Amino acid sequence: MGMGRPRAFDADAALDRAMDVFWRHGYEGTTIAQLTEAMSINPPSLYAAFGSKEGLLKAALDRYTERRDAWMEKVVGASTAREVAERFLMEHADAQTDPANPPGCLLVQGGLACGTGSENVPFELAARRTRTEDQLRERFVRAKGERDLGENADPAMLARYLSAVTSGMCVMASSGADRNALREIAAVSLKAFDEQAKA
Amino acid sequence: MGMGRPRAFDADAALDRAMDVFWRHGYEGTTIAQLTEAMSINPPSLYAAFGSKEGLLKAALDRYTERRDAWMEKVVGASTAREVAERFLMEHADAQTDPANPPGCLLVQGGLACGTGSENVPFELAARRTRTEDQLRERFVRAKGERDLGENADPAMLARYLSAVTSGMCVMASSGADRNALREIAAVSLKAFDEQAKA
DNA sequence: AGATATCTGTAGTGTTCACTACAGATGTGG
DNA sequence: CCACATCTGTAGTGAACACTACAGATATCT
Repeated sequence: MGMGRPRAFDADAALDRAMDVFWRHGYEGTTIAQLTEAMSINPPSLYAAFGSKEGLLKAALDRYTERRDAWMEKVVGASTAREVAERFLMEHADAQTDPANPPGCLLVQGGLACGTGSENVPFELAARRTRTEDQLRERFVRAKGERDLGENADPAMLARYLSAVTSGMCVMASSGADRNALREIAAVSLKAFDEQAKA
Repeated sequence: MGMGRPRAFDADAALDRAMDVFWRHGYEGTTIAQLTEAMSINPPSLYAAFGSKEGLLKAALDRYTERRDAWMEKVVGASTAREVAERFLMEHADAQTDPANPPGCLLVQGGLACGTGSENVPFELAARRTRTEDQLRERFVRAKGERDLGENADPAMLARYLSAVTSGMCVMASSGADRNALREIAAVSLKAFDEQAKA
């Protein structure tokens, strides 16, 4: 028995195109027509490969998360908690204003509030944002064990603070804030981190 | 000549209902059917009074902005820049987790990215967020003139930082962060503000 | 080469969307 | 009480939506 006609498009390249559309217009603002055009495929190919619009989003998020994990490994690989925070904040400022991507972050632009029937989308995005916060917290727990953070420093709070600031930077970036503006925010936040870290 | 049949519903009360729906589901996630049901009116009444879905959003935002302005007057009415920052951060933490409202802030939940044809919506929301930032900046400019802020303190940067943090808090609130979590973020941010303020 | 399994492109499907035509209701001004 | 202006409720409108039936194309496996 045969194995069928092979797929004529590169699924990963297509996912990158889809990611860009979701990022730019949000989940609900994106139409299948826009996706199929950006991916250069027809609807049946999209549905055969990804199941549904939401399935496509999840596949795109998986790809996004893969890259983000690789990036986070580099970030938490820094030798001190301070340097982790610095890299996290500064590289976020740069990534969110990288002209190669839409402004902001897919995990925020994708949609904080959705309509009936898509309630799962904001939840899915939130879960992936939480993942980043968890990775930071774990790194700070380790730092505390290494006496790299003060006795009274709270790893969970530090991680949550950094997560909040970068989410806020997303909002600013989506309304046109430039790289320098975000870097200034990052710099101020880093000082706050230092204060808390030595507590 | 007569003046016509009077409107049978209270427009302001209806706007409050509409505001809640937009806040909970975002602009694109909200349907006219949901709005008319929440407002307890039929589509023709909605369109006669507000012109379009986008017109209704703007009317709801005007009402939202009115309240926000009153609140901001109270905030910038504090006697010191530090107290302005403290009120701004702490009351944001409380407002965004007030069970009387949907979580977060309408100006963020409403939609950061929208589909083709609704590009104006994120723009409108961003303009109203910027307004808050402007009000803070003006207050800090005054504070600097009063030597309430250090020689090297940058009012625009301080306002932008506070604005970014509260936007980040919105994102956290929308994914279920509780009041204490937001207050902790606010407290850390306030220390950063203090550092910058005395510069 | 033939049978089979899967993909691709065309051309739709039913549903839901924002929005409205129309007729009857209800007020005001004369 | 009558003419008129505006609102209200019913019942739709065309357009856009996510999604798919189907037929032909193209690969693999025997």
